[in-house]
Amino acid sequence: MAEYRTRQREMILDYMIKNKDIHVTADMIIKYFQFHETPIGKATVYRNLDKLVSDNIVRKFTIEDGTGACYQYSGAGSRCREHYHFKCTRCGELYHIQCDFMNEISSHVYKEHKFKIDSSKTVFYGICEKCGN
Amino acid sequence: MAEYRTRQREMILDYMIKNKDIHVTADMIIKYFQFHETPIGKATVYRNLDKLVSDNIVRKFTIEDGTGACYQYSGAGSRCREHYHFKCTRCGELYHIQCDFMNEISSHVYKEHKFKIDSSKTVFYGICEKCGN
DNA sequence: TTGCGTGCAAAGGTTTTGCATGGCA
DNA sequence: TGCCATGCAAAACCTTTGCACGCAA
Repeated sequence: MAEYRTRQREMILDYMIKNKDIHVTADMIIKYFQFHETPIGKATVYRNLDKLVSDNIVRKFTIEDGTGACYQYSGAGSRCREHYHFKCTRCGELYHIQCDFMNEISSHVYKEHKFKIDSSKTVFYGICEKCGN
Repeated sequence: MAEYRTRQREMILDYMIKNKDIHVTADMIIKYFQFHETPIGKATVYRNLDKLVSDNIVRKFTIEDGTGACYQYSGAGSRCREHYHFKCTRCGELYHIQCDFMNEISSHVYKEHKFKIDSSKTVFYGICEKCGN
């Protein structure tokens, strides 16, 4: 099954790359193109996101308050493969944290607990500094 | 606003305690009582779960594949307050892991990154030993 | 008796699916 | 031309809400 290169697919991927630092919802994509460029059908957005997720170019989260899924670019050029994400449950801000200690978590858990963490799917929840903790 | 003690509320709490080691969905509760005891209305299940969550007796997760929310008892008698949860994205099994190293994560992140992790809301995703990693 | 809780059905929101049409190769 | 991709609308989910009735205190 060959794969076609369509305008819509390019537009969505471009959008994901441009917004690689935030968590994007399907609705944001739909709304964006509705008002800024040529509208893209809802189904098309979902189908392309699914494909990008299967191809490991985008990863999918479901945020704690459950109001739909979030997507984020994680392909070439993104620096989000090795670090962890922290989401403030109060203000919703997403933080990207990378440090040696955090990197040790994966190896510790793998060695001692035989569990291979997929850091790209894991999000820590809590309260950030701004929101007073 | 006084709070009444109803049969349904007790049934749901009992169910949560009995199943404190797994992630339970609203639908599981509805189905269970539909077939095993007196059925409980959908809305009642959701309303009581919400209340239990506000009261910090149950916590709510949204699992990675996005098919609805999961709930888990975390009140007295549960040992899930201080440790982390690991969910295998292949078999769906939920693991409860507690060890000193993991406990250091919270204090490290708090000290160095000014983020106060809520470990009861955080779930690590990855592949477990059984599923070959 | 008071007023919170329940249950049903309807509404709301997100995501998926069916099907005819459009467009890449 | 062949076949995948798109777009629309409808369907399928999960969850919330409105409202009348039931039941705990």
